[in-house]
Amino acid sequence: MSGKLNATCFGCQVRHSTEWCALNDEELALLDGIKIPKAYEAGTTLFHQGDDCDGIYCMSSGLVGVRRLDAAGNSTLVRLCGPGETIGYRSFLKKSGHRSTAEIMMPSVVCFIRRTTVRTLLEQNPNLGLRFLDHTLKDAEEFEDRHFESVTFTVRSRLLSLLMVLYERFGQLNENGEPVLELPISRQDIAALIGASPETISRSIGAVQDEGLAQFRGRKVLFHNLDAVLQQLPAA
Amino acid sequence: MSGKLNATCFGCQVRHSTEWCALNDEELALLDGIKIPKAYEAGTTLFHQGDDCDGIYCMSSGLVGVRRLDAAGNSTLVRLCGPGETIGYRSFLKKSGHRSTAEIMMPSVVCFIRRTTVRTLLEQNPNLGLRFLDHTLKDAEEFEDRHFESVTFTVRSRLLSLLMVLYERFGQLNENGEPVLELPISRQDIAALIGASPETISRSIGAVQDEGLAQFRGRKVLFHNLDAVLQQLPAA
DNA sequence: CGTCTGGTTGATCTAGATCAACAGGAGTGG
DNA sequence: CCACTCCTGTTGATCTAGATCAACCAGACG
Repeated sequence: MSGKLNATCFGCQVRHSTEWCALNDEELALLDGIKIPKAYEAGTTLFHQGDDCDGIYCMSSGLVGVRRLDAAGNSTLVRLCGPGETIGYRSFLKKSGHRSTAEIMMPSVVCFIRRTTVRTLLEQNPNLGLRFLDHTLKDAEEFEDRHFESVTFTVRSRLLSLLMVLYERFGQLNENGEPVLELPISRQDIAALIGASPETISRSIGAVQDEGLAQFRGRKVLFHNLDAVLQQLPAA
Repeated sequence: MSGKLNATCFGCQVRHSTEWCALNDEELALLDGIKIPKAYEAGTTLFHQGDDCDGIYCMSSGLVGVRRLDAAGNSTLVRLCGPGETIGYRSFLKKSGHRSTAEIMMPSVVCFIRRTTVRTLLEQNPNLGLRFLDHTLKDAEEFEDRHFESVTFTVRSRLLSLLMVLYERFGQLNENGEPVLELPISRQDIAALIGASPETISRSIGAVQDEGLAQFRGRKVLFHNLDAVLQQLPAA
């Protein structure tokens, strides 16, 4: 229930990184009047795998995790979405049900935009469609790359790579000017995201720590040598 | 240099499964006059990874393999494209260079459509854009699924799965009415496609054979029990 | 207090990679 | 015709990353 809830799209900090930057003022006003912003607590969900897609979600702040159920029924985290990202747009475009579950990972403000609204905007402004196309292309590439990586790279590499991605989004400098990262997700989720067992992640973290690259205490990570980590990353 | 080379888009057998089915007769006539059909020998390439994207390719017949170079410089087969499939459209849409190399795997007839032509058609007919969007969405999903599979499934499962995909496209019934498949690619390529070493593939094939599911002689595969194979496939 | 959940650690197991030798064509050249 | 190399595939022996199983620990929470 933060003040952000009352903010308009015009004032939205993250708008310029979203699809909606294709809209003109008039269209933005329409969107602004009709969008449904809402604050969510951690642990709640936006939608479930299999649900009909009634519209799309646009993240203003916070973090949501996208999970998918495998055949055996265990859900695994497949991706994270932060501020400025649009969620559920592929199901919307495909006019199909959601292929995954979107779960709030930390307190978040998310705007919901009804299916009909999006459709209207799409008809009015072809540029918006192009933005969505761009986004889809990026997604396809990302999955293509990740597929490639998961066969080629070792767990350790993927772990370091994930840490860097998270650092970009959540990293800070502490009072001593050292780079620190407060992990937003559990080790189990890290394991799922990387495609490894929790035990292996635990050991892998231990190894990274032993090498002096970083220090892990609970969910706090202190990097002793960020450059060294970056150098160890595969070309990608 | 088959007769197909002179055929028009109107007579194209595979048109209905391509993006171009969105075109009306007038647009199709334009495309027909300006497209550049060509017959390729096996071993030649349509374009190389890193090349600028001058247009897109539409397969009329044959088979092309899409290969990608990893950091170490070895190229691995990442997908196969058959009749009716459009190649290189994502690089075109992204206005970026090609991310992979397209190599002719068997004698093929492929039509080339210049960038400018596609752009003109896209401007004339928004439905065409939607088709491309659809295709991209499908691609994204496919990669998403494959990523999922490659972590979850065993090499054997993936091999059987690939065999079934190939059977759908190249399978036939022999004189005894038994299902047979002439493999269009080498074992090494099978290995790359599945993400395993050639040796493992060889052994895996041996195992499948020992179980009596199929018989391999060179590139010929004789299925003794197609249903049994299908039953062993993971849910996907 | 007990109970639960998330995490760590140790012991063991296994799918698959890697290394190495070898066998069957398919040319190619004498 | 044989000898040579080159290429693809098979097979065997060995190695290893990571999974699995199991015990255990530390907070959180009733």
